[in-house]
Amino acid sequence: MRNRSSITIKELSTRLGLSTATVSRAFTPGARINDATRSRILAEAEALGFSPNSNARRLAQQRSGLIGLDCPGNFNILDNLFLVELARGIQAAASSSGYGLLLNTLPRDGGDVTLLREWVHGRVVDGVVLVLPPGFPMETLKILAGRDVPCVVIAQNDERATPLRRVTLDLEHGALAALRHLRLLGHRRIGFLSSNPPDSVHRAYTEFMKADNLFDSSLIAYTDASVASARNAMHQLLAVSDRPTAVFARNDVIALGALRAAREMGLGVPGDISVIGHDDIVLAGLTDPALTTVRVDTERLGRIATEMLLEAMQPNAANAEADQELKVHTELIVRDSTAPIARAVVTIHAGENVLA
Amino acid sequence: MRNRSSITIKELSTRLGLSTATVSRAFTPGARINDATRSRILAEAEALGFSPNSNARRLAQQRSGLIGLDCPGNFNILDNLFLVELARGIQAAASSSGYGLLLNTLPRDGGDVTLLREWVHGRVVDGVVLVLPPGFPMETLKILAGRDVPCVVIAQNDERATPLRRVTLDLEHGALAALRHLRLLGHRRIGFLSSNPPDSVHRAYTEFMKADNLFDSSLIAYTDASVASARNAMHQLLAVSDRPTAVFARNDVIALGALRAAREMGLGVPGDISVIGHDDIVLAGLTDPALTTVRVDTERLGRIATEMLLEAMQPNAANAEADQELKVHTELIVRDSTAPIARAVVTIHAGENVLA
DNA sequence: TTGTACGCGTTATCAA
DNA sequence: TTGATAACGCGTACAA
Repeated sequence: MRNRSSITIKELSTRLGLSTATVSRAFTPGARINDATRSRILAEAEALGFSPNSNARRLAQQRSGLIGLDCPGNFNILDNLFLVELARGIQAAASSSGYGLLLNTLPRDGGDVTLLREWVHGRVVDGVVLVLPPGFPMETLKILAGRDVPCVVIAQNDERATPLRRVTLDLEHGALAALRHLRLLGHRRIGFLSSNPPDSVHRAYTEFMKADNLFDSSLIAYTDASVASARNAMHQLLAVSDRPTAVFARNDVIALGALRAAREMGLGVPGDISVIGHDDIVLAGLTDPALTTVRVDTERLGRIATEMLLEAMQPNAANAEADQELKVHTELIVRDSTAPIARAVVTIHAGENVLA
Repeated sequence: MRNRSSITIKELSTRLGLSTATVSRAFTPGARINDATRSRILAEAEALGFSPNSNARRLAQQRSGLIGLDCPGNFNILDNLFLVELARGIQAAASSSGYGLLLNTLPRDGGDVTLLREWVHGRVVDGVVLVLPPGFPMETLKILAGRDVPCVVIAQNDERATPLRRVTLDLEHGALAALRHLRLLGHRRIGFLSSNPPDSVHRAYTEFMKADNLFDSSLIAYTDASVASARNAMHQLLAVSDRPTAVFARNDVIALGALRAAREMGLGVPGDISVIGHDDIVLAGLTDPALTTVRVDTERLGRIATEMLLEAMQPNAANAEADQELKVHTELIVRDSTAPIARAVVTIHAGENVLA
C-alpha cells in the first residue's frame, strides 16, 4: 500500500469541526456556503497543503477535466510543427476553461485508434479534437457513436463532408489573395511550384489563371518539399521562353529553393522576379529578402475547434447541431519578395525577348 | 444528471454471470484469471464497446497515470521550440510506460506555481518534470516536500546545485568541440558573438582562448537573438584590424546574421571566413552554406529526465538516491560553413594586412 | 447555511 | 480461479 502522504477532506473536516460536505463546498465555485467558513476552510487547507484529490473528484463529478487531441497516423504530435501550433491553440482555449490537454501517443498494441477508443469508452477525456489526414476511413469513427464524448474534426476542405462537427481550412482564400496581389503588381506570367499531390491551392491557381486567360501548363513545375528539389523545379520554370515574372510556391521551403535558383540565375528578387511562399514558417521572416507568404493561422484553427468542442460539451446544448461546420481561412502576408513587374520584362510581353 | 452512455463493469458482469471482481481482473495485466474466462470477457467488452472507467480506476489505484511538465515562467510550453522538443522526449518516454503527459497552462488565479501545487497536492499527476529558468527561487519548491509525487528538475549547468533529482545540460562540451574544430582548421583569430547575458558557452570560449593565449576582447561582440542585431555585431567584428577568420555564434539566428554580414562585406563563407552556430534549429540545415553548429539533443534530455522520473516513481526505490544528477552534453554538427583558414589570411598573421 | 448518507465505478483483500 | 465486500475520496440530493 502506498504512503498516504496527502490529507483528505475528511481529516480536514474533523480538524475544523465541520462536515465533509461543507469542506467540499468550499472548493466548489458558486456553492451555497458562508463566506467566513469558506475562507476559514481555505486558510486551513492552505496551511496544511491540501487540495481535493482530483481522481476522487473526477469520479464523483463524472468528468475528467481533460480534452484529448488525436491525430490518427501521426504517432507523435510534437514531431509536426503544424500540429504543435494547432495544439497551442487548443491548449490555450482548453486551459482558459479549466481543461487540461492530453495528446495521443503511440498505441501500445498496434491498432490505430486503440487509444482513441480507450479515451472515449473509458471516459479518459471529456471531449476530443480529431485531426483527420486525407483519406482517413470514416468507418473507424463508429467508436464515437452514441457516446457522451463530443468530438470536433479538423480537416482540409478537400475532404468529403462528414456528419460531424468540424472546422475546415479554406486554403483557397489566401491563395487567391496571393495571386490577386501579383496581378495588381502587373504580373501576368505567374509560375506555380506545386508539391505533389496537387491540392486545393493548386486548384485555386489553375482556376484563377484560367479565369484571366493566363493559364499555361509550362508555368507549373512539380517538386517535393526540399530546397534542392525546389531549386531544380525553379530552374526549369526559368528556362521556358517568356519566363515567369512571379512565382507562387506551395510552401515556404520550396520558396526558399526558388529564391536560391533565382540568385543563381542572376535574377534579383523582387526586382527581376517576385516570389510568394505559403505557410509562413519562422524561416519566412528570416530570408533575404523576407518572404511574402500565405499565413495559415493554425493556432486560431485550434482555438476555434476547441471553442466549438467546449460548447458541445455543455450539458444542455448536447446533441443539438451536431453537424455544424466552421471555416478558417488563410491570408496573405506581404513582405519584401514581391514588387511591381519590371519595365524590361513588360517589353518582352510586347513581343521579343531582350534578355539572354 | 448526465446521460450515462457507457456500460459499467457491473452490468458487464451480470450479463456474463460473473462477479465484478473477475471482470476487473480481465483488464489487469498479470492477474490470476482463467485464460478462457478472460477472453470471454474481453470479447463481450469489445462487442459492447466497454473500457473500464478510467476515473474510477485511478481512484481505486491511487494513481492518475499522468506525468506533468511544468515550466514556471513559461505560460505556454508550446510557444517555445526548445520546450516542444523537450516535451517530445518526455512524451515518448512517458507513453512507452503507459503514462500520459500533461502540460502546464496559464494559472487561473495568478500565482506562478498554483498549478503545480494543485497537481501535486491534488494528485493530478504521479510525477513531475520541472524545467527551472535561471534564478528560479528554490523556496517555491517547498510545496513538493513530503509528498508522494517524485520530481525531476531540468536546469542548465550554471544553476547552483539543488538537493533534487536533476538532469543538467553540459553546454561546454559542444562549445569546446566547436572551438577545437576551428583550431584544427588552423584558425587563431576566432570571434565570438555573445548573447546577453554571458553564460557557460561564453565562459567556455573565454577559457579556451586564454588557454591557447589567443584571447582578445575585441574578438567578442554582443547581440540579442535577432538577425538584424547580429548583423551589426558581425560588422563590428569584421571592422577590427586583423579581423577574425572564424566566428562562433551563441545561436543559429545570430549565425544567420553573421552569414549575411559576411556576404555584405564580400567575404565568402567558408572560403574567407568560417561560421559556427549553436542549437541546430531547422533553419541551420537550410542556409547557404548549410551551417556548422552545435546540437543540443533536447529530446534526449527529456527522455532521460523522464526515465529518471519513472524510476523514482517505482514504489520500492522510492526515496533512495533522491539526489542523483545526470549530464547531457551538446555536440558538434559539421556542415558547410567551416573550412581551413585561407592562405592570404595566414599571411596577414605574419605581419601586414593585405586586404582593405 | 450546514450535516447526513449515499453514489460514483474500480481495485484489492479475504475467504471460498 | 472466483466471489463478496470494503475501501478509494469526493459531490450532492435531501433533510435539518
